[in-house]
Amino acid sequence: MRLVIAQCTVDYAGRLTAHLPLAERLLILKQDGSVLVHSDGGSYKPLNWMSPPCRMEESEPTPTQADAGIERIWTVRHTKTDDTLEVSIYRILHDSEHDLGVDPGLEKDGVEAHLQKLLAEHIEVLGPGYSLVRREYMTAIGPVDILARDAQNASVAVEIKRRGEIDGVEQLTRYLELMNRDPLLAPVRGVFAAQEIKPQARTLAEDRGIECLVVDYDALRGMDDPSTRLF
Amino acid sequence: MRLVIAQCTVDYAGRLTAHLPLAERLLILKQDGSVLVHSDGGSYKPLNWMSPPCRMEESEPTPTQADAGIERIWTVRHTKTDDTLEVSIYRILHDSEHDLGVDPGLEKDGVEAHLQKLLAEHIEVLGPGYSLVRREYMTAIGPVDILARDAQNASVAVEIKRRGEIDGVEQLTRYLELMNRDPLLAPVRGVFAAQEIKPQARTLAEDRGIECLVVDYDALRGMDDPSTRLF
DNA sequence: GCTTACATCTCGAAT
DNA sequence: ATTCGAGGTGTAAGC
Repeated sequence: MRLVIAQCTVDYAGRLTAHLPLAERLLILKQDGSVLVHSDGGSYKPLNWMSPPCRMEESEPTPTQADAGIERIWTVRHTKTDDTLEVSIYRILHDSEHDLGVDPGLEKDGVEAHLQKLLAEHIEVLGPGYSLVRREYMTAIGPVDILARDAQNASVAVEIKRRGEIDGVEQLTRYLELMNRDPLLAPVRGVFAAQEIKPQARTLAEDRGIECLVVDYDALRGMDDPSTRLF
Repeated sequence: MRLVIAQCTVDYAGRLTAHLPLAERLLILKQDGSVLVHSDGGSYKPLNWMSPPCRMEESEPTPTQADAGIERIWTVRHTKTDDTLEVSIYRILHDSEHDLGVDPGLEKDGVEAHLQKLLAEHIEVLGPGYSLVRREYMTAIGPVDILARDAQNASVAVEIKRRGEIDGVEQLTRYLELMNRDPLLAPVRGVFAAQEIKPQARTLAEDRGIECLVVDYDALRGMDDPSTRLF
């Protein structure tokens, strides 16, 4: 990894064209050829970048460019598409090389899959007398997160999101429409479950007769079998 | 901006929990308090990070941590949520500070807004005899990208995407449903326009009687008034 | 300030 | 390889 702090302009041409005016920025050149252009603010997204697979070529400026104060040109070309990133360097303020080795990678926990598993294990939070039919119930247009039956033995399709937004309601609506054509299942009610449900999504869901359920991840986790807990 | 190359482990706790095992990584500390943890590969997304607004505190390790080889601890806390990023530093290989100043920001061209403008200016690509009613035609649930009339003076609602996917078809469907209740507009046909239309989106659109139109950004740009062109 | 929709989205899993 | 859904999405525009 090479770290360069430089006064530069940047031009990108590919899926769109973009330009960065002259300023001091951090340029990161990774082992795989990728380049990141960062400013001293914003979030984790670089101002501009080139994703691998790509290759960087360093070249001397033309006389015209040199007259404009450009010291050198970096041309980064994507290997498969013809995306190009051109960095015109006016002044280098820092330049260092570091050998980091391969990273062992990130270990995650707590995303939608876990929420689905927890809700399936504690299907009673949907209401008294509910029973689980199965998780990832397959339909022609994709798997429904959870299929259950209520106390009256009627089918209930549950769509689970971390954040409940409008597209989740649309998804559940498509499933319900399809499942309600199946005489073995119909009538199927819908439950839209999420840790947080946006007002627009709630309105759309209730307008379509879909029940909204806000689930508490920590509370569900607390209902785990005591034998699996630490204390 | 502070750049640190260090042997470290990282733990994040917030909307999910995540852990990075011991390895050498680049740590970027920006002026606004945000922290980025990068490996020497992958794309522009850091392995782990903390977005602003947040604050970093450097502290000494506990005796137990010191025995494990930890030199110091960085605790980064989000100001609004209780998200926490903890970096345990075992060895610092590089540490430098740089004053970059505020970045003037990125100038873009070629995104959806531009595509919409171009299509509105060349509404004839929809078919002979088409005329533009207006861009961003407002409805109760949001603006339709383009409202036009065909050769028979019937209303046509156009939804434009750079990449046409299923949620774009859903969006247009909601607009059409609403607009077709308006006797001044009905009947309204739908056109789903994009530089690229995914097969699933095309299937869904055509199933709902929505016409799919693949638009060529460069060709539209080439149809510009000759006076604005270079040659 | 909050909500909505776009993004050079990125990333991973399933097909 | 392609497609599809999720994201600690980020980000800018609209209200």
